[in-house]
Amino acid sequence: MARKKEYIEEEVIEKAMHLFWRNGYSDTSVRMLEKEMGINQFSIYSSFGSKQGLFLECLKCYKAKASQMFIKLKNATNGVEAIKDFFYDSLRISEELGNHNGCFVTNTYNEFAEKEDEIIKGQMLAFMDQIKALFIEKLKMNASHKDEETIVKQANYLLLAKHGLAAASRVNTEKEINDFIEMTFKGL
Amino acid sequence: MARKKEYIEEEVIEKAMHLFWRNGYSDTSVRMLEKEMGINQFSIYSSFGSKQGLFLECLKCYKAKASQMFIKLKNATNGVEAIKDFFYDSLRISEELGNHNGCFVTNTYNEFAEKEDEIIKGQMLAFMDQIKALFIEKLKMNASHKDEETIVKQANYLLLAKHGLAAASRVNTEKEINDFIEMTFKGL
DNA sequence: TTCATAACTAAGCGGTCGTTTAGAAATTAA
DNA sequence: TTAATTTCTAAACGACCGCTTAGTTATGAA
Repeated sequence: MARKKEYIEEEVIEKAMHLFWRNGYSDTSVRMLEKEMGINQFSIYSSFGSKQGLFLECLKCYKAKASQMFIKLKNATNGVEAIKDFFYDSLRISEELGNHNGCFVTNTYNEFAEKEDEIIKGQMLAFMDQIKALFIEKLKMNASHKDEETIVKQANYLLLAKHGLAAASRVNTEKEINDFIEMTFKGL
Repeated sequence: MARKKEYIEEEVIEKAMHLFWRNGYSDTSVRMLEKEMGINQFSIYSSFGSKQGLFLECLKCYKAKASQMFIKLKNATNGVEAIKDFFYDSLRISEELGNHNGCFVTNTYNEFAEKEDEIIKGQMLAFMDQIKALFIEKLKMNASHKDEETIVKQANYLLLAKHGLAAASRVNTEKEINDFIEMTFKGL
């Protein structure tokens, strides 16, 4: 009854994600996206509504890519060690996606911190809360002697350390990154 | 022989710095700067040459504001404890400047990580190297038993932790921030 | 084969970007 | 007071921004 789309949405979203990941939101124009995605501006707007709408789909895509990592952490039974593995996994996912610009979520979190886009900021906070909750869950495993306050403290510490790790992965050497992770978990 | 400037450069640079600090480089337009600084676009360009030129002056200004912090760390004799004080001082300087958007240098570092502006990127790396060298100097003080490699490891760890701290100071509570610093220095 | 439907191309919308220019206003040595 | 010099205001430059529209092309049920 009507013409077919000449592109697969999942595919072009992934291409857009890489461009956003590399340049950030503000410094990625719809013209750049058009070229990278290989489709016309009209198609972008008819499929995703707006630049922000496309970006939200990219965040969803990233979340899906990262979900295996989350599931692995969720199912792990070895507490703190599982969180450390999660740190290493988060580095690996960037490499696998052929991207060397840190963590997409952390970058987005930083870029939007002072902007007025409450939708994207909400997504970021939800993402962070999710990770923090998982950290708390794992920390409780090998910590029968620790009180709740200590555990929350440690979870926060790990969350912020992961922020430092995300920044590090953009510039530092593999050795420096690994050393940082080892140092982070030494005291736990 | 000629007309006088109706503004003091140091004053308008400080105003510009606050705006850049709040919004980042890309999301701060020359029109916004014009309003914030209280001078015309022509004056901005005749005093600073370009938006980038003005931004570099803002970085200089920030550096000057932070120099007291650096001098204090440089002159301290209590090693690791001095670095911890430096962490707390770095939070205080943001508060004193009435700014609640983390560390200007860290934000700039993040924003320019994947851009092609080698001048500003160079400034950032120099800044980071300077801090790292100071950390190494202080770590050596109470560490006659530590080898060089361990010290460099610890300095890197602290540099990246400071990155996490900068992100934290944009969102987290004062208690969470203090807890993070204490956790960071626990293992040293 | 017809024809309603949806996706395509490409031009263009008003607005903002960083930067420049033309000309009026102020300064001060001569 | 004149005249050279510099800063001021305000308008405008071409380029790009996110987004829309007009018109063509492909699809497939009737």
